[in-house]
Amino acid sequence: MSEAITLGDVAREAGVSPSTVSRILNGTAVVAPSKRAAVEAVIEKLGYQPNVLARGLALGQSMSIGVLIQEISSPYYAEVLIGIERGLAGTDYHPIVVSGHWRAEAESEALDVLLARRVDAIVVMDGRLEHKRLLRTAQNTPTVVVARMIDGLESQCLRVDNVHGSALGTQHLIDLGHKRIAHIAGPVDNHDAQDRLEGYKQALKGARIKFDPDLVSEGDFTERSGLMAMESLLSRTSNFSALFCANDQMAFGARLALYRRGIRVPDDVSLVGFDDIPGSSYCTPPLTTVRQPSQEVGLAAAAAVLDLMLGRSPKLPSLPPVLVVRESTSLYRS
Amino acid sequence: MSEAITLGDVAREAGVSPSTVSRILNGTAVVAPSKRAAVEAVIEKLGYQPNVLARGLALGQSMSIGVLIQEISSPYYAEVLIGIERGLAGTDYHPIVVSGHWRAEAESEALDVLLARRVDAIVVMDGRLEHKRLLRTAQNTPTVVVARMIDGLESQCLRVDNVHGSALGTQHLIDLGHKRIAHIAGPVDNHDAQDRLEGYKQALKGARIKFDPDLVSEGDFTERSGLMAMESLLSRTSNFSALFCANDQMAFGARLALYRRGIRVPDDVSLVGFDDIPGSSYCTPPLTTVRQPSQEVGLAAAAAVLDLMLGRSPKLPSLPPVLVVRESTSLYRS
DNA sequence: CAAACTCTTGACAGCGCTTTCAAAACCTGC
DNA sequence: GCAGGTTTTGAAAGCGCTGTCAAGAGTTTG
Repeated sequence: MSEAITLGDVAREAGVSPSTVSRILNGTAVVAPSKRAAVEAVIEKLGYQPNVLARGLALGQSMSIGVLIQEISSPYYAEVLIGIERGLAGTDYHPIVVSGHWRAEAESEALDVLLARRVDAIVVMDGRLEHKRLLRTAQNTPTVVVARMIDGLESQCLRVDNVHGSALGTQHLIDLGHKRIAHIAGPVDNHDAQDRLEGYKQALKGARIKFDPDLVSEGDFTERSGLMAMESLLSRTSNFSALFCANDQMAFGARLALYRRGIRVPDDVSLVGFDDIPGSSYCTPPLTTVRQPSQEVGLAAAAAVLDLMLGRSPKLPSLPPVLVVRESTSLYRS
Repeated sequence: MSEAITLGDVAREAGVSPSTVSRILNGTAVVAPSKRAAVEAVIEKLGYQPNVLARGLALGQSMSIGVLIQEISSPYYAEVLIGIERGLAGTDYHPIVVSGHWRAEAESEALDVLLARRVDAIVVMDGRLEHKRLLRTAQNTPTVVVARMIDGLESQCLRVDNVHGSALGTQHLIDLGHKRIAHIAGPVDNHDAQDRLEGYKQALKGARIKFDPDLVSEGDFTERSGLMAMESLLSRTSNFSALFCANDQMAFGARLALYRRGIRVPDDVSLVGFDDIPGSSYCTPPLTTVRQPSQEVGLAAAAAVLDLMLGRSPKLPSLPPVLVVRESTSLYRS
C-alpha cells in the first residue's frame, strides 16, 4: 500500500510552495501561467488527488451531508436517496447515509456517527427519534426533516400531503362505485400512517359512507404485515369490494393474501396502494396507487440543505401526491 | 451554528493536557483514575464527540470503507449493502457508497470520490470499470470485488457460482417435465449474464434438450427490459411451456407481459427467476427463483476488507446459490 | 530614476487529533 | 532518606491542507 501523494509532494516536484499549489487547486488567487502549467503537469504526472479530509479539517467543513434513513432496503427510501444523490451531484458535497431501522435508539446512534464525522448538514427521513434531540441537532447543524413534522422546525420539514393523497386514493375507489372499502393502515404511531387513515376517513365522509372500524387492519408498512393484516381482515369479514392500503408494499402483501384465497384483483376486489414504488408498475396486475414524488422529495431535500448551508432560508416546495390509475381497480359490480 | 467542542476544550476544562484526554479516549495508556474520572465527567457535561476526520488525519486512516455499486435502487444491491452495513457494525468503520450507474466513466468518477476521501478500503460491485483501473487501485487500497472476476486479483474477487445456480433453476423446470424452456438473458457484456446463460445451456444439454437460440431474448436486468424481451419472444413464438429469467426483476417484467396476453403462471407457463430479491416472495404468484445469498455476500465482503486492512489474506467463502421453489412453477402438462 | 503602487509568492500558523520524547511524579529497597 | 527504577504526564511536532501576512518582484508615474 504505497503512500498517497500529498500537496507538498506536488509543490516540491514543481518547485513552488504548497500555498501556490493550493491556490491553483482552489482558484483562490491568480498565479503565473508558467507555474500553473508546471503544477498542473506535475499533478497529472503524479496522479495527485487532494485529500478531502485534510481540506475539510482546514476549512472546518467535511463536504459531506449526513442522511438518516430507516431502511436502505425500502424502495421508497431508495428513491428518495437517488433524488438526494442527484440533487448533490455537481456540488462538492457527498451524502453519507446511515440507517435507523425504525428504532429511536439506533437512530440516535446513527446520528452520532454523522455528528462525529462532522457532516455539514443532515437530512433526517422519518423515524422515531425524539423531537428534542432533533431540535438540538438542528441548532448546530443545518437539518432538513423529511416525512415528519417537528414543532419549532416547521420551515425545515418537508412533507407531502398524505391526507390529501389518501383521500385521492379512496375517492378513486368511491368513484368506481365501491361502498365497502377496507383499509390497511400503517403503524398507529407513525405520522404518515395517521394522515393516510385520516384521508381515507375524510373521503368516506365526503361520500356519506360511514366509517367502519371493522374494515381497517393495521400493518407496519412491510409486505409481510400487509399479508397478515389482510388475513386478519378476511377472517373477520369479506364484505368489502375494495381495499386501500397505506403503502404499496402492504398492498403487495394483501394482494398475495387475496390470491391465496382465490379472490381476484380487480375482478373481485379493487386494490389501491400508496407511494408508487418502482415495483408497482410491474406487479400483476399493475397497481393503482397514489404516487409520492419520491425522487423530487430527495431533490428538494438536497436543495434545502444546500440553501441552509448558505445561510439562506430553504424553500420547500409542496409536492402534491397524484393518483396513478393502473389495472388493480375496476368498476364495482355486485 | 455553534462551534463544536474539541478535545482541547475538554482538556482545559478538566485541567489536564490534550494528550491525556486523547489517551483516555483511545485507551492508549494508563492514566490516573482521578483524572480519568474528571475527564469523563467533562466529556459527559460538554457532550463532546471526537472529530473523526481530525483523528483520521492524524492516524492516516479515514475509518471509512468505500462501496461502489451500480444502482442504489436495485433491490439486489440494496441487500448486499445491508450485509456490508451489518458486517461493519461494531467496528469503527463506516461505509460510504457511491453509484456507477453501469457506466465506466461514471464509475471512474465515483471511484475518484472515494479515493479523494481516502477511504481505507473499497468494495466494488459489478460494473464496467476497466480492469486496469481496478488493479491499480487495488495496489494502493485494499479492494474487494464482488460479482466480477479480475485477472490478477482472483483472491479478492467474490462471486457466487452463477453457472451452477442457473443450471439449478433450469434443471428444476426440466424436472417438472418442461422441454421447451425459454430464457431471458442479461446484457451480453455482463459476466453474470453470460454465466447464467451458460448454466441454462448446460442444464439443457444434460437433459439432451437441444439449445434453441430462438428461445432466448436479451434484457438488461430491469423489469422494463424483461417485459420487452418477453414481448419480442412472444412475437416470435409461443411454443414454450417454461421461462427462466436471468434475474427476478426481468421475471417480473416477463410475468406482466404474459399477464397482458392472458397467459397464466404457472398454469400455462412456469416461471423461474434469479436472485430472490425481497419482492419475489410477495408477487403473485410468489416467484420460484434461484436465491443468491446477497446479505451474506455483503457480510463476506465486509469481513474480507477488514481482513485485508489487517494485512491478512481474506478468506472469501464460496456462497452457493440455492433453488427456492415457490408458486410460479408447476408440472408440465401438454 | 526613485517613489509609490500592484501583483505574485512563500513562510507560517492553525484546523483537531495522535504520538514521541523527555520531564515529573511516584515507587522500590537498602 | 536517597539512588535507581517505573509510571504517569505534558510539550511539541506532525498529519495534509488553507488562509493570512508580509516580503519580493514587477509596473507605473512624476
